[in-house]
Amino acid sequence: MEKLKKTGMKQTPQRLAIMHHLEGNKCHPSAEDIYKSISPKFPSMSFATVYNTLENLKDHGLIKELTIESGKKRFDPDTSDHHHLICVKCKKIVDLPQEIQLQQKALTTAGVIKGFRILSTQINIYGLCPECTKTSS
Amino acid sequence: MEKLKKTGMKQTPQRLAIMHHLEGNKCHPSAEDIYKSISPKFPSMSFATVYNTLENLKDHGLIKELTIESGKKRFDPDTSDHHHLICVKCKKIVDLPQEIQLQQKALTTAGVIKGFRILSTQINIYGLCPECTKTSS
DNA sequence: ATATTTAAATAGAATAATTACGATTTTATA
DNA sequence: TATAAAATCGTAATTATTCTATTTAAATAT
Repeated sequence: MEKLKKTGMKQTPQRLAIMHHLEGNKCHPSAEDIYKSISPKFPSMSFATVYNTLENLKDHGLIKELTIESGKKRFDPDTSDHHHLICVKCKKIVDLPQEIQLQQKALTTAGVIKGFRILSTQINIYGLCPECTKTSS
Repeated sequence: MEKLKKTGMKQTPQRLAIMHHLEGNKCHPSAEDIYKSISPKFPSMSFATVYNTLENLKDHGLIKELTIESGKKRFDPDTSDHHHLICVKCKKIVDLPQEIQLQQKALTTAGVIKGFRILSTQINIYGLCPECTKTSS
């Protein structure tokens, strides 16, 4: 948990609470989710603090920002190389097994063809989760 | 162009203008981009009409909505199966060659493991475009 | 332990993108 | 040309996020 120290970030109660909430969290919460779940303990905490903290954690590589639904940022404490399944009905987001990847050849091709310096890749697979598949006739 | 008829959507001047603007457009424009480029010809056109139209076109499968930067929707008239390279510096979005795809095996695995019914896949590759690679020391 | 420095937190306003809504107008069709 | 359904307009409301000025607290040096 005290990865904060390594990054040189100050250890504040709000930050610790936010990190603690994220740690091991598989729900890919939004800023609002985080705010709601933490503000009872920190009634004075501002929304701006949540955004600031998330931005800082992201800049220091402790979390990832997901771009899954336009209109809302989501955050993932799992910084390992993995991707996501999104249920278009219930909006649930679950991790994909790590073996789901782009063909390496393809990526290289992209690099060569476009002259792009690739920094990261995000794969979103949209569909219906098992539960929603059942309930949608 | 008159794909509209097939969908049963009414042919209004605003819609035709929006469709015409999108046709063959490789810029992946946002609602605002579209509004700005069309409003000179339709000074009375409302922003709501742009959103309504884009939503309708999407529902009828004539365009795709891209989820690339959180906070802003972008639209793509190319509904074929393809993905995108995004320059994190200048925000340019370019199409990836179609051969960039997920391993089929991987997708099947996802379907089996998670019981998901897969509807669509979006791959975003983030990086620096050739120009921005040069100018960032 | 205390003072100093500096980064972080706060509140609130501002902005941006999108959605909602009721009144009016237009389109397609009979 | 009358009619009904759908689209448009203008505005208000909402949602997510960012900004700014000020206060507060953490880390560090004394």
